[in-house]
Amino acid sequence: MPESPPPRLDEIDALLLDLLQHDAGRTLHDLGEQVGLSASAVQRRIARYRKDGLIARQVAVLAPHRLGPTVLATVLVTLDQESFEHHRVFSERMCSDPQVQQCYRVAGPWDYVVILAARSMHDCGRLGDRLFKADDNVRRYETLVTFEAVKTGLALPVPASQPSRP
Amino acid sequence: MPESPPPRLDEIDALLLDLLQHDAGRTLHDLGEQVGLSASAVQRRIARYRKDGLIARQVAVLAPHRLGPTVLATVLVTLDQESFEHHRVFSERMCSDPQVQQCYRVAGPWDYVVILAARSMHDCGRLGDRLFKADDNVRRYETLVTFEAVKTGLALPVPASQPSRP
DNA sequence: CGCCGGGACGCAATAATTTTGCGTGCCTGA
DNA sequence: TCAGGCACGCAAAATTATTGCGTCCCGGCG
Repeated sequence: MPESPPPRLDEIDALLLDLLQHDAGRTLHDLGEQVGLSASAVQRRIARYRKDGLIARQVAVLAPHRLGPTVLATVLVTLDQESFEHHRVFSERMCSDPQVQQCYRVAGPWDYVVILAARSMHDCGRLGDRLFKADDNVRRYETLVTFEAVKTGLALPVPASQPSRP
Repeated sequence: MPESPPPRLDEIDALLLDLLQHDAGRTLHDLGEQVGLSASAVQRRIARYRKDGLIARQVAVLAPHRLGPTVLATVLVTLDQESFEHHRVFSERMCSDPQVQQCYRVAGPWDYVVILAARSMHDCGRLGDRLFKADDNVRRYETLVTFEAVKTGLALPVPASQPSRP
C-alpha cells in the first residue's frame, strides 16, 4: 500500500483540524465563521482531509461516570516469548476486546501499555485475570488503577507547515 | 451540582451508543436501519443522551502518521509533595498543554500516567524536560516511548441494564 | 374489568445543513 | 504577458435532521 506523503497544511487547516478534534458537531457555517471562510470552502477542506486519510473517523465520546460506575486502569505488560507471532497474537486479543480502550507497544523493560475500562473494581480484577494472567506468554503485569481521569482525549497538535495567504 | 442518577438503558440504547462510539458520522436513517428503528426514533434517543450528558461530545479522530512523523509516549510520574494544591497545579498544567493527550491520577507508587504526542523523538525529550524535569515537585518520571499504537480509542463498554420490549 | 395518562413509535411535513455547479480572482510557471 | 490550476463565494439542489401529530402499548387506578 503506497502511502502518499503527508499533505501540506496551512494555518487555516491547522485551526480547522484543531476545532474538529475538540468538537466535530458544529455546522460548516459555524466553523467557517471561526476560521474566516464560507461554509462551502470549509466543506471542501474537510472532504480533502477525509480523502487524504487525515481524519480517520468521527466518534461520539461518552461520559464514563454517566454510564454508571466505571473503573479505568493502566496496565503495564511484559511478554515472555518475544517472537513476531507472539506479539501478533497479543495485539489481536487487545484489539478485539471491547474493554481494552487503548494499547501501545513500547520501548523498555515493559512491552505494552494497555488502558482498560471496567464496570467495577471486581470486574477490573477479573478482566486482568482473563487478559493477562490466563495468558501463558505474559511474564509479568502491573495494574495502575486510576483514581481520576484528569484529562482524556485523542487530540493531536496540528502543525501549520505553511502560512495561508490572506 | 446535583448529579442525576445514570439513566436506564435498554438493549437498543446499548447498541446505538456502541455504534456512535465507533462512527458518529452515519445518518440517522442508517443508524435506524442497524438497530431496527425509524430515523426520528433514533434522533429522539440521541437527543436524550445529549440532554442526560451521556454523550459528552463529538470529535474527529486524526490519523497521527498522516500529520507527519509523530511520537507517542506514556510517562509515569511521581510527585514529591503530595498536598492537594500540588496536585491541582500539576493537573492544570497537564490539562492546558495540547501535547498532553491524556492524564490519569493513579493508585500505587506512581501518581500519574500521562500520554504525550510529540513531533519527533527530540521534541519528545524536550517536552518531558519542560513538563516534568523543570517541575521541582516531580520526584521522578519514566518515559515509555511507543513503537506502535496497537489500538486507540475512548470507547467504553455500554451495559444494557434493561431489555427492550419488542 | 375498563378507563385513563405517560411514553415511545412511525409517518409525513418542515427546517436546517450539506453538497454541488458556476463564475471570479490570484498565484505560478512558461 | 498569458494560460493553467486552485481555492474561493454565492446560490441552487440534494440530503439530512427536527418537529407535529395520531397511534399503540403498558401500568396504575377506580
